[in-house]
Amino acid sequence: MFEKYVRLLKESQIKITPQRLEILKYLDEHRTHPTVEKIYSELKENNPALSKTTVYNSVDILLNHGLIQSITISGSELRYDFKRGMHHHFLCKKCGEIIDINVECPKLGSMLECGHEVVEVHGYFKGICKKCINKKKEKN
Amino acid sequence: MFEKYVRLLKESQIKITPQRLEILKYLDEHRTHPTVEKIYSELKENNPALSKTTVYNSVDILLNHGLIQSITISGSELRYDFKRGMHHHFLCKKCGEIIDINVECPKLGSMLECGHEVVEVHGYFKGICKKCINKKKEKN
DNA sequence: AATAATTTAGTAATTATTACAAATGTGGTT
DNA sequence: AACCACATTTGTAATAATTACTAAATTATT
Repeated sequence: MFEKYVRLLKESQIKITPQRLEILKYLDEHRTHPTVEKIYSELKENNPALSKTTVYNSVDILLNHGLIQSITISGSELRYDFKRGMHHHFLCKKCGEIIDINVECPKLGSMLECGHEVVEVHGYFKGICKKCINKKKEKN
Repeated sequence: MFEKYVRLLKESQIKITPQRLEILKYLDEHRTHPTVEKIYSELKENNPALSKTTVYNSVDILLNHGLIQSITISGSELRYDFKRGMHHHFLCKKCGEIIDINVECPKLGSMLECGHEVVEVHGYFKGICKKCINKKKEKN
């Protein structure tokens, strides 16, 4: 059930707690780029004692050890995403959904040679998503 | 002095007010990606009556008309940037500075053909900037 | 099982942003 | 130039997201 996450935490030398396991598992199984609020309210259902502070603390430590990444696309709040291969994000301004975009930029290498030490790369696109475009068409 | 900004506001059919002119001018002349707080405290020096709400309102309307863009790279607060050719941003995790990165991704066109209607494109890089790397070297 | 250090929960404090209403300023008209 | 309808500015209050802090509980180790 949790072996995968126990292993990930051990590899990163992070102390194992049920809360961290649940949060990491939640992010792995829900690639919806949730906010702290969302993670908190979802996990609180099975663990009513859960504290929001714990969610903040946990995502912080998972983030610092590179097990998850933070997404700043929406401006008003941070969102989190289980770390896997590089991908970008599209924010629909109509429905608010954040959709994964899988592309690789061939120029990326040269971008990285700017003299700065680049650790993170984020591509954010914004506009109207496919679904919302189709909804609009149906109405007409 | 303000002709350029008067023209820009007129073209966008935004009502001209001294506050909007000052804010637009400030963003044009200070490409430092300032926060609302920064814009407010800087402009308050010459206009003590300035209200922070006005800065929020003004950047909102300038944003909605495409005269400026918002940057969500730092997560905790929105930053603003006078609109010009496309460029990306690098956030130094040490000194917090946000540096412009001028690159064009040749794959961008194909990225845009994902079925979604793409309106905005943002590239965010994070790491340690040139200056901070050199500072570290000097210490050793 | 005992221990030392870390983490959790819960509340309070802080920061960024939005909501609101009265006072003022804008652009167009006479 | 004065008038007017409407939009904007101020200033304060409210909300939302995050951080600070401390006692109680839990973790990994002895």
